Amino acid sequence: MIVIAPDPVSDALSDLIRDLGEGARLPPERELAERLGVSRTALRDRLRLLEGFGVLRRRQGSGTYVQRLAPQGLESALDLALSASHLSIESLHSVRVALERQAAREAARKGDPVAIAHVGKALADMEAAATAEDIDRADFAFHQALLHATGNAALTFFADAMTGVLFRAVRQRRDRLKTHPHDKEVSVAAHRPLYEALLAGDADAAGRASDDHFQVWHDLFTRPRMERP
Amino acid sequence: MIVIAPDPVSDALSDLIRDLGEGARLPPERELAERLGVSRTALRDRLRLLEGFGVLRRRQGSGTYVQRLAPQGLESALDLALSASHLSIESLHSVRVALERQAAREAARKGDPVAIAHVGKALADMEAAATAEDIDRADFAFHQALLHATGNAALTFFADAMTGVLFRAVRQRRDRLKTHPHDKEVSVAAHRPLYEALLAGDADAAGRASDDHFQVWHDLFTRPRMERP
DNA sequence: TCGGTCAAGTGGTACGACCAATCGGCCCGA
DNA sequence: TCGGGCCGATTGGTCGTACCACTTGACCGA
Repeated sequence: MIVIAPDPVSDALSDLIRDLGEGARLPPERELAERLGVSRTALRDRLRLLEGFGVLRRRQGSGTYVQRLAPQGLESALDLALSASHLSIESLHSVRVALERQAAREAARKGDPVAIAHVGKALADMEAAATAEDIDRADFAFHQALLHATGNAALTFFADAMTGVLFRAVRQRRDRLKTHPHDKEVSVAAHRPLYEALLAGDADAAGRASDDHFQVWHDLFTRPRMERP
Repeated sequence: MIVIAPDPVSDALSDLIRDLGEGARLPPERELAERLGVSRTALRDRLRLLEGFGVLRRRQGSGTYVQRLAPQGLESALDLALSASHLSIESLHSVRVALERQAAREAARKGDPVAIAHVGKALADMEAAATAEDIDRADFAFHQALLHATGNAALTFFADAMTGVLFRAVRQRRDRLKTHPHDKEVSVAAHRPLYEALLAGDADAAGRASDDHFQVWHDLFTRPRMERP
């Protein structure tokens, strides 16, 4: 079971984390370092990695705890890669489209009424929005609710990591272009078919609605110089 | 531009990496630590994070270099999360299905003849395979080639990170069940339509072929107790 | 010209000390 | 008896120094 690094200390830590399970507290660094026969410096080095990945959480004065995989680390890495031009917004967006379609399909198939109601709530908020910022917020909540309606941890993890990055990047690009494709009517019309497909439990329709919904953004990427009349 | 951590040192490092660009070498740790007004210990702590994410590469005796975002770190984290039961194979597989479909669509739309030829080469290798291991290898190569045929860095990054994890997990489960759904004819038949769709440049057909292709795996997950006659 | 050798430079580890946040128990007062 | 505040032990965070392991390139000699 080789994990994290081809390194005895990392391997031992991985096993320990597996055995302890979520929420558990690790032994103090000083003790653990001695047990693994390594200095505290080297141990902390490995712990830092695991913390970065979102597997561990360290709290000064309290201890080190095992937590669910958190997307913050990945989000930061993507953010950096994006601004260093290793990744393009377009390619990230493409991944998001793929994940959202899958989420729409799974949410429709699962058909959890409570979770779908949260999606509906976000849509209602969008209709009632007064400012562009309100629309953005409701948009964000809509997709968040959709993801959680799948009950799929991996899907949620990846999508969460990308959502923040893309929202920032898109807003930035939108501002630069001084364009505002976010009319309320357009947004609501883009999201409603997806919600209705969820209600109907129609996975295929949900997938199509998700793809259609992204056409709005697509224009923003492929025709960045487009201006409004 | 807040990146990696709400921390002055990390922020400074992020800016530095952005400015230097891919392939560049960072100043020595001792010098950089002094410049940032922090101890080498604290600096190394941040560097370790960035290395884990695959943004940096450190080589003892040589230096620290900026590299393209590498998926190894994410792969390790997923591996750990999987074996710690935070993520299920099923949910990871679902993400992979979504990404592969998107990759198939983009590869078909792009229609790069050279890259598609590599896909065909993998298919030919699969037909010529003599052992189950050969089939696995060709299978792996097929999907690798498909991903690179998209020219989409983000898609490749995510898919790469998951492919290794899933291959290991699936092989493990397959061994445990003592089942071998990987008959050569079945594998080839599953992959050929996708290749043909790429040749035809038909994105929709490629997407459908990708989805169909995963039906084989689907049985492995949903009916794990299935036995062969 | 080729080859090895060696020294400087760089990341990796170790140790010891101290700082900062947390947590829990003890003590005091109401 | 109960409540609250104080204080000290615990634990993660940082620092400085020394040394080790590896790489690189220049130098020297055959």
